[in-house]
Amino acid sequence: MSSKFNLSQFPYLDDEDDDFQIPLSQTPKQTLSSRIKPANNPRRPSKKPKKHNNPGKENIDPNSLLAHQKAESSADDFILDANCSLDFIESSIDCSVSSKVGNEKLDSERGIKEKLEVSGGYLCNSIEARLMKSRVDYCGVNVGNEEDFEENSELDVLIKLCAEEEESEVREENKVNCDGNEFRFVLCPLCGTDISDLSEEFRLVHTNACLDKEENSVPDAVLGGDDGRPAVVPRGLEGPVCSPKKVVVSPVVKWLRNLGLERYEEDFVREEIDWETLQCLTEEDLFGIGVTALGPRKKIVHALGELRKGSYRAVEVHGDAHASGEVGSRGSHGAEMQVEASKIIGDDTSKLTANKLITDYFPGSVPIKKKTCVISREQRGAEKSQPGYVHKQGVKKNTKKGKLRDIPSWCSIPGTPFRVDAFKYLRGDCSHWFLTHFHIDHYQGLTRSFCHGRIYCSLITAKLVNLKIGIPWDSLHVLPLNQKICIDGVDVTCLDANHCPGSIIILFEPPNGKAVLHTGDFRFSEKMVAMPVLQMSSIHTLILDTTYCNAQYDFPKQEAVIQFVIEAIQAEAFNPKTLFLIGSYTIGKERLFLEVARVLHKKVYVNMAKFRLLECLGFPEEDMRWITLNEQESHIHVVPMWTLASFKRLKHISSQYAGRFTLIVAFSPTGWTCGKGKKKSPGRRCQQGTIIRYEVPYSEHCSFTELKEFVKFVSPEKIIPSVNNDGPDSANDMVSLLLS
DNA sequence: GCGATCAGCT
DNA sequence: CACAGCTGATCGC
Repeated sequence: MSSKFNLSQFPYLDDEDDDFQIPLSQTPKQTLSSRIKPANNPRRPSKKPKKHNNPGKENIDPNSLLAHQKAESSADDFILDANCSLDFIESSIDCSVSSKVGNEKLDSERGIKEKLEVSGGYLCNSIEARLMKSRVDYCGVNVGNEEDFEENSELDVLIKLCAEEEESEVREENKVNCDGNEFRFVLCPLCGTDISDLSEEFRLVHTNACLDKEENSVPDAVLGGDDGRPAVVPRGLEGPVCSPKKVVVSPVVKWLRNLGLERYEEDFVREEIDWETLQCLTEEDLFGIGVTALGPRKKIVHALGELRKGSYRAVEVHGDAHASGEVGSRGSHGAEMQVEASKIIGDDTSKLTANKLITDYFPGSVPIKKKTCVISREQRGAEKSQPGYVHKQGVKKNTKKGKLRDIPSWCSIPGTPFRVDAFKYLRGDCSHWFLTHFHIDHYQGLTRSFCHGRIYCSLITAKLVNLKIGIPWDSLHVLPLNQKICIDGVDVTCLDANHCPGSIIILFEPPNGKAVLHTGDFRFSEKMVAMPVLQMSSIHTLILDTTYCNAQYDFPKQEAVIQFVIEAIQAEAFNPKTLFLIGSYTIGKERLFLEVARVLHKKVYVNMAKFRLLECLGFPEEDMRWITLNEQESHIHVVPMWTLASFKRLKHISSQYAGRFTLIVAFSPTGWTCGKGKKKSPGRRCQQGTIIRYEVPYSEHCSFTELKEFVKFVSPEKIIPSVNNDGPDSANDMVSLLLS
């Protein structure tokens, strides 16, 4: 009997009628780049057909791209798919041109170009980038297309400036080659090479390679540079007479042909495998590229082994020549990369390290880029405050090769080698990983196979990490509360974050004297005001949970909401056959149902999984006695939040309990209840037949008012928002709002 | 078969 | 809007 009514066995899922949908792309802590560019991991080629047209290159029909480039109406279609990123383009352009006062640098042509590069950095691998670039290009080439742009608009001015340099040359070529037909010249916006004869896809390949070249000084192997070296053009795509420039077979393609594997040429070109990358490919990479047949794959692996031995020797031999500037057309950076890459692989040529990623072999991908990056961490933080900011460095490489994502500034603690809630961005250059609390969006990426050093967290979080993920205790370092400890030369103090059980805010005091307070997710409480650490310390940087950083989110205190729920239960309980459901996360919202139980002297039912979790949370016995595993014993049940999201599911639950209960009253506790147009109230009642749902603004994040109070209390020199909404709620606006 | 990861969805 | 997270598909081992 009891098992029949076990809530955990309910078929809650019923997907036929979706009440509402939230695209994953809107989750707050994702970077803009990940929103518009689905990860394209060459090791795991996506086989599943996509429902929506993501604006990533793999989902764009190359045949439709030309239409996009030519017709404004098509561009509108595109905007529907990626309006947020286009917003950013527009806004960044606006910024660059309109902020003339007090910003001479941006006034200069160089300044504008730099600004374009910012959007180029963010957009360099996106369809938008190419469209924008192409639009710039067309503007220079086809006068008739200028009507697409508002005369004398800032955008227009910008585009003209950028196109000016190449314009005369372009016009000349255009005249020669356009013989009255509708033939339209397409030049690479970066190198100016005629790419009219390439398919759309290969135009993208070419332009991308140029972008790579600009960003990373990638060797010319795939570009066809001014030195006359070959461009990568697959067989059969060599241009006709009218494009005499640099159309030769690339070394990679030649090499494939020598192996008798020309059928994979296109795959290699599509994946932009240049000579350097080729030598770093693992068998997995090859599979991802499209060499799925075992025979050819082994053949390539073997040939690569030989190639590496040869190139390592060659590089060593060339070492001196390099120093004297005789490395040939490859360029010094390319040679360095080859040395490094070869050394890495040369250490163990026989073993193709299966777990290594292509990017791991590029020394430039992480440490070198850090060195060469002119933007300091602080500047990056400031830039991040710009709407739609995405790291300029390495965006393309990282996403293209599929693995290493840029670390958002809210994950790194300035002045320390520490990362916070950054398990999505695991890499070998860090061995101190802090976890503020056990919610999926903070520990995402943390798995049993974690091997990047030590995880620092509260005792409760450590228990959960051990229980739910299986991380051994050896890797876990429990941080005491309210007690300063020293980790790797940095003083670290943890305080209760008042978010969910085990959640902490962390104060880092590095040797440079610039204290950083990372709030994780938190809700400001009066107790924090009394904490000596916060009173004494002067905080330089505040990394702030800005989930509800908008004046519309001004919900009541938790106590008021709890009181509301208690009264609502009392009011609805006139019917003895009423089942009360209270939504809860894996951890979180415990205070609500425990307080309800305590005040009403009613036990609340949780399933076994939830009970095991509660046992980890360290609640006192007097609280735990209100919990029961026997659902017959209780008419107040704790259920996952998502089961309360739709009335359809609630109806399903209702039908399961048809004999025992005639009325369902559900409480959905979330701060989003206090959204637009909804007045500050402790709850909202919705009813459909015998199902009532209360949406109550019980939040475990700060309200807007509390955020402002907290910022005033801490009065930091700098704020880095950890939740970065786009558009009008940009990080920049957030900070302004908070300081106003 | 299991763990990891991702897209899609609520 | 999107808290936090469930489900199913896919892939590697």
